[in-house]
Amino acid sequence: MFSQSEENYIKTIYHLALDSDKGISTNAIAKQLDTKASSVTDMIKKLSEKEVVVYKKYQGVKLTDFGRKVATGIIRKHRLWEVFLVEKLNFSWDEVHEVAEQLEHIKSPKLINELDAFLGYPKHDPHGDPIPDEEGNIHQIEKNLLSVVPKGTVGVCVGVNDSSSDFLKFLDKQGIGLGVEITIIDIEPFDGSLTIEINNKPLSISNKIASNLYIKKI
Amino acid sequence: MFSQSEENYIKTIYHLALDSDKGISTNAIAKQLDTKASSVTDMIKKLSEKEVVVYKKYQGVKLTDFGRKVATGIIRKHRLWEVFLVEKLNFSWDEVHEVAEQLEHIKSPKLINELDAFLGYPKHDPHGDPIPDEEGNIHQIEKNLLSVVPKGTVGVCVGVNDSSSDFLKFLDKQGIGLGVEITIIDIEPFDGSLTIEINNKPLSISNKIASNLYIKKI
DNA sequence: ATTAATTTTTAGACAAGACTAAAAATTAAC
DNA sequence: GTTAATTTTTAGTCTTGTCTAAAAATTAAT
Repeated sequence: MFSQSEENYIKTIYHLALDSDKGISTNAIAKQLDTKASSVTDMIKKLSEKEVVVYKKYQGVKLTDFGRKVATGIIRKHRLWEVFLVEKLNFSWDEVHEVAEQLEHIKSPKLINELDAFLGYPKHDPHGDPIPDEEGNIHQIEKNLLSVVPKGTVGVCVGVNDSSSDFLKFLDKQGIGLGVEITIIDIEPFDGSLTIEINNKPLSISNKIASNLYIKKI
Repeated sequence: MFSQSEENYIKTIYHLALDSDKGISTNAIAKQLDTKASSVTDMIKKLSEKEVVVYKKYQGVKLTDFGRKVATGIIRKHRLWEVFLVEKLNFSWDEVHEVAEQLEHIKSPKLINELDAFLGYPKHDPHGDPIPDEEGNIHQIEKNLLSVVPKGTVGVCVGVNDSSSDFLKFLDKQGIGLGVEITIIDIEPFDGSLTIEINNKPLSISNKIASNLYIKKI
């Protein structure tokens, strides 16, 4: 069994490892968890002894297969709870994260599997992120950042890269949400900003916005 | 804000105070929480500083109004989660306690109030215990232990005094559950055991069983 | 290829919450 | 009303997880 603190480290290492197959640096973990590098070193040593990570001094850290399994278990719980909060308890997608951060640490296999069934075995959380199955398998759908597809592309919004409340509220305000159809009308070479069409209305968005929105081409 | 440990102490003191208006002894708390008296003394000092309890050395401890409010808040959460587990996630009434012990510490007013609404504002948990409202008010219904009512009494089961898994499984086996009608056929003077009628069938139960079952007379 | 900057680790400290063992206070017993 | 038994508190230690400050290792710069 892992403490909440250990679980938070494991989850963070997992997320950081998604975009790099090098070892994850102490500083990167510290920054993400808003803690000090020395604390990270301490925890890494413990996780290493528990065979959750492989650790060589000054070389960063990598999850073991076991560690990855633990991480996907936590993420599965987090995302299922997010679905529950949105679908059943009227939370909006910018409100779920904090609460799910707490709920993800509840220990009960029966609870989470029953919750999964109760929710109808959802495949994605409210931000479009895939929900791992019991074995830790994750079915990634094909998706592209709005900022990398060419002019004329038509797609549906299937996810966000940034789940911050500010960004999600902005999307709400503009009528952008999962499942909404988006057409790229024009791309401005000067600053990379886009003109897109949503709900038959044109909308101008910055490159930063576009690089945090995933679409699936149709 | 209170830590999980603090919350467990507060809840325990509240429960112990229900059957005695004297101060709650250090030892009683230690026994209930399966910890050592010295640990209790330490925690009591802290809770005293936080004005959750009133504490005088060697005189036991009492909750303040504020402390009672905190306690009912925790109990409200515990019982609402129990309802959720039984009604929505197919838990049986002997399986809910452990998980609810974890869930009761989740901090989110919105979560608990939405859960309340989602469950249809239940008044009682799966063991028949009343669910405090947001202000901490508890509506106690009139109920009597099966062991104290006279021969010939007819009532419906409305609660249990012991929520242990063993006891609840026994009740399941005998077809006894909340809402079931019970008639007292006979009381044996020798050992206080009872013959009762349930679902039109006679059943003999010990005094110990009877003193853990609440009925409401009809 | 040394020096400088950065990153990482060590060493030592601290707070929370628990424990053991012993001292102090209270209650019970005769 | 002393003595004995019990309860409660104190004093000191331990673990977990954190921190600061300083040392060590690595990486970058000229």
